[in-house]
Amino acid sequence: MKNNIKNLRAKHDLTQDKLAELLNVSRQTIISLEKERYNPSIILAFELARIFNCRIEEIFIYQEE
Amino acid sequence: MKNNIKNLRAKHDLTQDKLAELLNVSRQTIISLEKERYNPSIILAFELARIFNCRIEEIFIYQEE
DNA sequence: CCAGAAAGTAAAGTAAACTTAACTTTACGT
DNA sequence: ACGTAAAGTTAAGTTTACTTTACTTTCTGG
Repeated sequence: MKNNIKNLRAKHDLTQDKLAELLNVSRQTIISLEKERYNPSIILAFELARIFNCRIEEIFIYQEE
Repeated sequence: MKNNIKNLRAKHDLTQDKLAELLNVSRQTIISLEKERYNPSIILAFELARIFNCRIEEIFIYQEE
């Protein structure tokens, strides 16, 4: 699962810290998501879509393996 | 998080067992999702959208609390 | 160059998603 | 009424998302 959180975050002029705060998650979570160390829960995905004002599919690129 | 997996599954004429098989998850997972006992991973959400041939937002209704 | 902010790493712990298994209940055709 | 398929329950175990803390590295402005 690829994502472009880092780009979107930059576009919205947010630090990892600020984004974490908006999402009510830890900064660690943002770092790990950006580094694609794990996949978000669907709730986090929805929240990200809300904050970035776009669709989940625009943030996360699902490639079936 | 609400979802209409049960309806969509019926529409596609699938048993819980068959859907579980298509998704490579256990039947328990389908039951629990339909009963909204927990939320799916984003991967499962994508897979469901693929199988039901619709958008994630058409399956899962996110209500921020 | 250096201070501070932002980004990253590592590790140990908690919470929630998902599995496995064994059993019960409901719906439905014969 | 009975058999069987589908749906549901419970519980214990594994995996993975997410937290917390403490520390290091990179980036940027003065």
